[in-house]
Formats: sequence, structure tokens, C-alpha cells
Amino acid sequence: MAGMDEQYTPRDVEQTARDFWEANETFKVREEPGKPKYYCLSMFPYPSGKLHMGHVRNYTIGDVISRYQRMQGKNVMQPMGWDAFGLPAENAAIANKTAPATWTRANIDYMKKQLKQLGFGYDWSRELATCDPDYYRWEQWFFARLYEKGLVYKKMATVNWDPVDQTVLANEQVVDGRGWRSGAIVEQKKIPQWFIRITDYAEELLNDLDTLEDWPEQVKTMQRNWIGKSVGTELTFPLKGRDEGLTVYTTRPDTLMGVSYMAVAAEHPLAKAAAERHPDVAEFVEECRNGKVAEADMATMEKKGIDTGFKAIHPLTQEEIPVWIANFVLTDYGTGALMAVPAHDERDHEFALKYRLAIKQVIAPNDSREIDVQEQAFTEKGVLVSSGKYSGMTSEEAFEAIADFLEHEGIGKRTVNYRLRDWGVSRQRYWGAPIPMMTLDDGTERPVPDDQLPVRLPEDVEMDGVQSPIKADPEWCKTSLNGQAATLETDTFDTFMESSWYYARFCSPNYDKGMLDPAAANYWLPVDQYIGGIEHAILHLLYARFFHKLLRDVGLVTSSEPFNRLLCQGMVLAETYYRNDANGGKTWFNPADVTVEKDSKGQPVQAILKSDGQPVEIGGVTKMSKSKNNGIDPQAIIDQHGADTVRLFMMFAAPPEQSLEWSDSGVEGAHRFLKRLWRLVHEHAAAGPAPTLDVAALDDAQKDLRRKTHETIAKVSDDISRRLTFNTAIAAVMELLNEVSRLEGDAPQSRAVRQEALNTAVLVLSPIVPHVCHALWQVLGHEIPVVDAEWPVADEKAMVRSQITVVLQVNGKVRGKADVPVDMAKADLEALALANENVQRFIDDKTVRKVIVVPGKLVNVVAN
RNA sequence: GCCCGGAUGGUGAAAUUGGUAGACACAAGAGACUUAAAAUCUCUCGGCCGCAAGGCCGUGCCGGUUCGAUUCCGGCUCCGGGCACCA
Repeated sequence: MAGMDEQYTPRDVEQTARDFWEANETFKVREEPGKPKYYCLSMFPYPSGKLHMGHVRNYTIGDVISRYQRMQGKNVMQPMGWDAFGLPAENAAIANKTAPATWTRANIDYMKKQLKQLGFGYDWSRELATCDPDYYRWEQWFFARLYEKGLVYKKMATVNWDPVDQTVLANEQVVDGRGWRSGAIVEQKKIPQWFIRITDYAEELLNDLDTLEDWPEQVKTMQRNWIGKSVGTELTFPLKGRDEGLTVYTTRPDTLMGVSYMAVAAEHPLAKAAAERHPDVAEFVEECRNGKVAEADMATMEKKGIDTGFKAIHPLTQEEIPVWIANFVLTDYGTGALMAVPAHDERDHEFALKYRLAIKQVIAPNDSREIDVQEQAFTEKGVLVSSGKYSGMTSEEAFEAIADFLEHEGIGKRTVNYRLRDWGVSRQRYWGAPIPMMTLDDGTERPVPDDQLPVRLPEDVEMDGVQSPIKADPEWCKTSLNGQAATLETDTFDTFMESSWYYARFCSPNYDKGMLDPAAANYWLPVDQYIGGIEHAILHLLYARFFHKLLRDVGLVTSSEPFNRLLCQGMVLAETYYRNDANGGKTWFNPADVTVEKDSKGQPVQAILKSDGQPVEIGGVTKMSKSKNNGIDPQAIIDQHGADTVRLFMMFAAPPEQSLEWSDSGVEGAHRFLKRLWRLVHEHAAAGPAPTLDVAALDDAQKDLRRKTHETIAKVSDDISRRLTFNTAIAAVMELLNEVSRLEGDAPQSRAVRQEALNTAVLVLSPIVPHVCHALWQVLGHEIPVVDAEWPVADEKAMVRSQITVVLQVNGKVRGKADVPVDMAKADLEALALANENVQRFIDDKTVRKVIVVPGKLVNVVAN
């Protein structure tokens, strides 16, 4: 019997643990006022088919934190659900001749099985999918509330238009400026769309970042820059021969005297007016309608423009200034027009050089630097020159003086501007939540009344790849309001809408009397720890923060921010292998199908495809992706080594915020460690229960192991709770086990100390590898299951050291070491260092200038 | 193009507040056990010089601050994430 148990068989061990949790509803939670709560949330997955390694990494981190907090005695909620609407379901539906709903739900079933197999402690009674009408009906209800509050409006906005397929394309579907299916050159097209006024909340979204102490600084900086608050002035230049003037926004009114041309966007009314008068201008405006709408493409485009022929009048000098149309001017930022100061702005400068427009320096550096603005724009602030009465002022003084002048003259005013744009939520796709708006016969638009919600998306549909089924069906949109015929909106919501509030719905996922049960929401919220990919640092996290404030202002929650603490995990990478095709392309081979040969130094020499024994090229380590065929299927690893091995490897191989490189031998190493832990525990337990620990009776070796045990508790607790560095926590337990192996003999107190060390190892590893620890905890003689055990507390007394090693340096270089009493006085340390033979050798005939003593660390003798 | 990150041995990484660079692993090499293999265990393992003691060099590149820099500052290079309709 004992022999059988000593073999580590993950399949059985893991099944037993999972059955136990399931039978005991271990992870099912409800509100328990009075007990400290902990809401741990991992970003829910898009059900794309099967789990990928990125999911496994994300959810293992969340599970480790959840199980740790549970052992701290917290009431831990860890829910899971599905971000179920989106474009891939439509593509799959077209390819597989199935309905998006069918495909999506099958994926959910499969991925749910996988998540269960990985042993994640989710409260599955809270599961939700955003494509369920019971979910999106509340989103529709909420949109109507926002409409009532004046936070929703409709305006024309630009989309990528495929003129052959007659369809709107996502940015992703535009490849090299062409539609991915038709290959047609993509055009920009303006269509009416719904917007939510996120800009009304820009200031609060910006300011509240300061309250998020446990968010990565990097993410907060990215959000600040995205919101992009700037303080400047709006001013109107009169136009020669026209009634209306040209209003621009500038952050640098101090450069006003350096204006040498004006630039407007191709969409600007003035551009349209010019196009009516000049065919070549019309042609240029038309040309600007080609290509993608993505900002990256706009910014890297060659800067082009054309003179409109209009002249603006400079408000200070009355000079005539040419007005150009330029493709780099953004329609949606500021007023869609700008005053160009090529001497002091890089884009203006590049454009001025290309079209030979004047470059007038009006700012000089604060210091004596020599600059040449004809060569390069000087964009820093400084002192005004060639600026009439403003000359000699600093940029800051001139900002105020010129703003005062403009306001006094009534031609301008100080303005705060944001880079952030209102959130366009309309999508012309089928697989999304229908936007709950209707148009009455008289043309007025109204939200769908609450008693007609949800506006259901029909699920039994056929996709033809051109038009959304609800747009193609002339009957679907027919409705009525108070006896008046009306037409439903056939656009659906941006899927970011659903992911902006799912964290709140998890608090009361089945509540049917409202969007949220306020009691539950205010018990659980805000989320204590949120975990997800850095790719969501801006959009998703900003929208969710915005939604939370909207929920607050509708009276559904009391807090102002949804996520107290944020962890952004890095990507999962793997090696790539390929062969060059005859046609110049590449065929990529999955790492699982390739064997790598190494030389005696461990350097890879060549890679061989297993199926034909022929070499393949090694293509470098990149993010696991379909296109490079370097995704490792988690399922294969689970089948081979078990879930605990996968979890352990994921947590050990790299700190969570860094990218993680997949390594088969690393996985095997993780598996070996678990086998070793299994054996150590069984060997120890085989000798029967350990004697009671008697701290006073320990010899030095026993004390050393006991110190290591308690140091490990302190280290692992800090690593998991504060630092979130699971890799170093695991390394600390490995060190502990190495010391357990080193302690020899079966003396009673050795066995007692060993029992304490093994108890500790199993307890602190249990959040990471919960299945094997479930079994080993029983082997160590405990009745209470490890999942319900208390987290150990480090005993300060056990960690006390009498001796410590200090480093002896001369001029910062280590020249010796000494074991000294912990409390050795500074003067004694200094004397000890100066007396050291090797230290003396390096002082040689130099003079000792200074001795720096850092007690407990080092002594540095400075000599020259 | 703009915003935000990253770079340390053969490899993944560690060094938490400016204080011993390389913990813990992986790979590789040597050995033990074994009929054999697997498994397991022991030892070596940044580079150069040296029998050794020890020395010199070394954290992407160039420069700076400091008694002392992987860590702080300035300037680069390369790689990655985001850029509003991928999620």
C-alpha cells in the first residue's frame, strides 16, 4: 500500500482534490457582513475555442492570490465568465456555416472544462456570458438611463468602408489599405453613430488616477497621456473676404507672432468651401478619403497639403496668412484647425520645409544655446523674441499676457482641451448587443422603453459575410411606441460595453430586479485585485473606470473606482521554427513537432522536424500566435504532467509582469520538483507521526533548519501578498527543501523540525499547486483540508541570528569577508576591516581618507 | 510618427530602500547506483590569467552623479505593448 502511494500520479491526485472541492462547494461564496471580503478578478476570456497559455498564466496568478487570501481568513470571491460577443464568432460562423451563438456556446463549454481541469477556485454559480439576454438587457437599460441624462448623442463618424463588399471593416480587417476579403482599396465613409460623453468625465478620470495607489505607475502614465489634458487658448483669426473667421486651438499662444500659415483638416468646412471653388482642392480633399482611419497610419503618412487660397488676418500684425488643408490635422481634436508655427513645432516645421512656407523664430532658449530654426524646430519653452511688446517675456508670462489680450479683444479665450474623444459605441456588426434605440415615423429618436427590454438578438441566423442578419431582415427592426410605428436601431454595441461592467454584475449575476443588487455590489466592490494583460492598459481599463463612475452617478454603487489593485501580466512567448517556401513565403512549424539538438555547451546547433527528420530554421522567440504557429496547447501539457506542473512552471519561470518564455525542459524541471516534494513528504511520514517540537532542545543544525523554515514563511508571505513575485516565493521553498534534504539523522527533534519545514512547504505552496498539496497535507497527518488551513506566521524568535557576514571593501571592491556578531559596534567593524590582511594589502602605501560602515552589511575603506 | 515598457552567464532569472552581481532553476559536463535504460543522487559550471592563494574584466551602448550604480540622471541602439472598429 505504501509503495503505491509513494508514486506521484497527477491524474489521480488532481481528480481527488477537484472532487473534494466540488462536493464541498469550497469556492461558493455569499456576502457575509462582518467578515473581511476579498474580490479577486481575472479578465474574463473571449471564448475563441480553447484556452491558450496566456489564459493559463493570467488565471493561475488570480488563483494563487485568491487561495492565499482565503488562507488569510478572507471571504474570497473569484468569479469567471465569458466576453462572448465579437468579430471572431462572425468569421467562424461564415467559415463553418454555423451561427455565431452556436459556435460561441460550444467554445464556452469546452473552455469551461479546461478551466475546471486546471483547478481554479471559481465560484461557478456566478458564471455569466455577455451574449445572454439576461446580461445585455441591463446594459440596454443602462444606456437608456445615460440617454436620459444627456450623456448619449448621435453624430456622423468615419469608418473603414469596403466598396466591393459594401461593408464596414474593423481596423484589423484592413490589410495594407485593402479589405481583407475583397482586396478593394478601403475608403473612409461617414455614417451616423451613437456616442457616450466620456469627455464629460475626463477631468475626474484623470484626477482619480492619483487615488489608485496600487496600480502600476506605467498604466497610470499611459492613461494620463491618453486623456491628454492640455491648457491653451482658442482664438479666431478673421478671414479676408468672408464673414466668419477661422477658430483654432493652441497650447502655445506665446508663439502667436511666429504663425506663418494656417492648416485645416480635409473635413473642415473651410476645406469644403475651397473645394467648391478649386477643382484641384476638391481632388485633394477626395484623396484624403482613401486609406485607414487608424491614428498610427495618419501619423506615419507622408505629410501633404494644398493651399485653399483663403487668407487669414493675424490678430496682432494684421498680416495676411495663407490657409492650407493638411492631411495631418485631426478633424476631431480641438477645432479641426490649427495655427502653424514651424519654428517651434516639429510637424509644422516638416510641412513648412516641404511647401516652402516661412519659418519665423519667436522663442529663444533660456540658456546660451545656439539654435537654427530653419534646420530644426525649437519646441521647448523659452524667452520671446521678435514679438513686439511681448519680446523679453518668458513663455509662461507671454501665455498669460497674450491670453489676456485675446480675451479682452473678444477674439479668444483660455480653454482646457483633452486628447480623449467621446466613445463611439456603434458597430455595424451582428454579433453584439443591439443598441436599444428606435426611430419613430416622425423621425424622432427614443430609447426603447424598459418594458420592451431586452431588445433580443436573434440567434438562429445564417451569416453570408456581407450584411448583418438583423440588417438584412426587413422585419426585425419593425416595432412601435404608444401605437406609433417605429424602427429599431440595427447597429450593435462595441464589445467594450459588456466588458466595462461585468466585474459589477458578478456580485449579483442572477439578479432580475435590476442591473445590480446594490447590497451585494457594495459588499464586494471595489475589486481588490484585478489581473490581466498590459494590452488592456488603456482602452478597457479606462472604459471600466468610466462605467463605474456612471454606475455611481445612477446610484447603483457607492465607490468611485472599480479596481483597487491592478496587476498586468506579461505575454507568453515561444521559439519559432520555419522553412522557406519556393514562392518566398515561410511555413511555420509548431515547437511540439520539432526536436532541438545542442552542442556540449548547451547551445542549439540545429532543429529537426520530427515527422521527416529534416532540419528547420530557428526563427527566434516571439509571442505565441496562430500566424507563427508557435502556440503550445496547455491541454497537451496537462495531459502529460498534470495541472500542478503547468501552474508551477508558469509561476516559476518569470515574474508576472515580464514576458514568459515557454520551455519544455523548464516544465520537466517543475514536474521533477513536485516529484521530489512528494517523495520527501512520504519518506518523512512513513516513519510515523513526528514528536512534539521542543524549541529549547534543538542543536545548531536543527536550529538552522528551523530558522530557514521561518525565514521562508516571511519571504513567501511578502512575495505573494505585497510583491506579487511568485517566482521568488517558489525559489524560497526550493531552498527550504534543499535544507530539509541536508539535515541528516532521525533524532526525535530532527523529525520534529523536519515536520515543521514540510508542513510549511506544503502550506505555502498550496495556492500554487493546490492538488498535490491537498494530498500531501493529509499525508502529513492533518485533518482539516489544506484549502481551509490557516496561512502560517513566521516566528521572529526562530529567525534570530547571532552571527552575520559583513563584506570588507577597499574603494568599493570586495577584499574580504568576516563573520561577526550581529550587534557589533561601528568602531569595532572599522577596526576589524583595517586589520584584515587582504584589506591592508590593498591599502598598501595609500592614505585612508574615509571609512564607511554600514552595520550588518559592509565596511568600505576609501584610500588613495 | 506619438505614448508606455524591456535588455543581467550557454538559457529562464535573482539582487525588495544606492551596499557581496548571478539566489533558485534549466541546459551541459563528470561521477555514483543499475545487467542495461529510465529514474534518483553527488560534484563542476560568467569570461580571462593562475598549481593555488588570489587577480583583472563583466549587468545592451556612450557619458555623468556617488565612498559605492544592474539600481539614480543625460544621450543613444535594439526588441516589445498601445494608438480609439481585434479582444
